[in-house]
Amino acid sequence: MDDYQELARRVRAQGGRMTPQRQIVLEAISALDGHASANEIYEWVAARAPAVNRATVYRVLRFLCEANLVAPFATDGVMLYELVGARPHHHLVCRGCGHVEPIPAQALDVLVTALCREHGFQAELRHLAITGLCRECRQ
Amino acid sequence: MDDYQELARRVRAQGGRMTPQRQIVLEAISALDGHASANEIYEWVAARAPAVNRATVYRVLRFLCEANLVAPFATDGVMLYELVGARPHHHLVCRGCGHVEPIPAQALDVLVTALCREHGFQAELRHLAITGLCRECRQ
DNA sequence: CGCCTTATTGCAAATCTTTGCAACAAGAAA
DNA sequence: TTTCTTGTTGCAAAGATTTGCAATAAGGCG
Repeated sequence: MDDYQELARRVRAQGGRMTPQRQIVLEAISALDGHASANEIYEWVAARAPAVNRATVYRVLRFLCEANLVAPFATDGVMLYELVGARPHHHLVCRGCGHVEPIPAQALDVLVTALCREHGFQAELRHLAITGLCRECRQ
Repeated sequence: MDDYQELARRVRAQGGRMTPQRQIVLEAISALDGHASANEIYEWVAARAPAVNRATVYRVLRFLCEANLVAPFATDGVMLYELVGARPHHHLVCRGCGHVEPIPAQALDVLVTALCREHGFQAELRHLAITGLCRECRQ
């Protein structure tokens, strides 16, 4: 987990306030390997701060997404929330073993340029989750 | 909307049965420009067949997705359901005007081969929704 | 440090979505 | 057409997510 002061600064930069609830949600995601579902996050939080309400966790997650401290990405119907790190990236989600492999954003640059050239479309790819089979699960 | 007999045949090919509920859900999606949210579909169905239960609409949608008659794709947190047409494709969703532009699946082949070559990952891209700005909205 | 503004929270109720189970009905076979 | 099997539905209840509102408290200011 990054420095608390730094996170608080980024929250305030968005006109928001840093609260214990927002802090513990960030801690939860960090503790849960950097990415987790809303429910996993709530369970983790509730285990050490039972007073925190479920609705608050959902609202905090939405706020953190809008503040760009956390990024949502959809895998197989379930929405996962991930800490926004230093560099942008996407995900390869294996349908066999469930493993989530991050790949650098520039791996998709070839696609972005192709879309721009052929459709005049300026793609804004953020945390794309691509499902498929990883090397191991392909046997 | 395709021919009812043809749809019924495809449903039975999956070991399923064609029911009035499944038929009207397919009609609803067709009437709603070929893609709609679960709630939009339920509203449309409820307006002409009030006896159809909400739970049934959700179950029918899931069945149709598994039967490959309908494909789900996520845009901006909302799940949309789309009739599966003749050829596979993806979507360019403009964040400016909201326009949804279908593009042929092979437009992403370059990406699929790159992922396979560089990560040994066999991507299964189905109805990807790529957000960004279309030619017009880029001014 | 204490006050003030207003963003944020907790609570409860509203919505959206899923699930268990008994009754129903699609479609194959007689 | 009638019967039979079993996939589907409706209902109700559980679970997931959002929202309105009054009370709380973060953080700027004096």
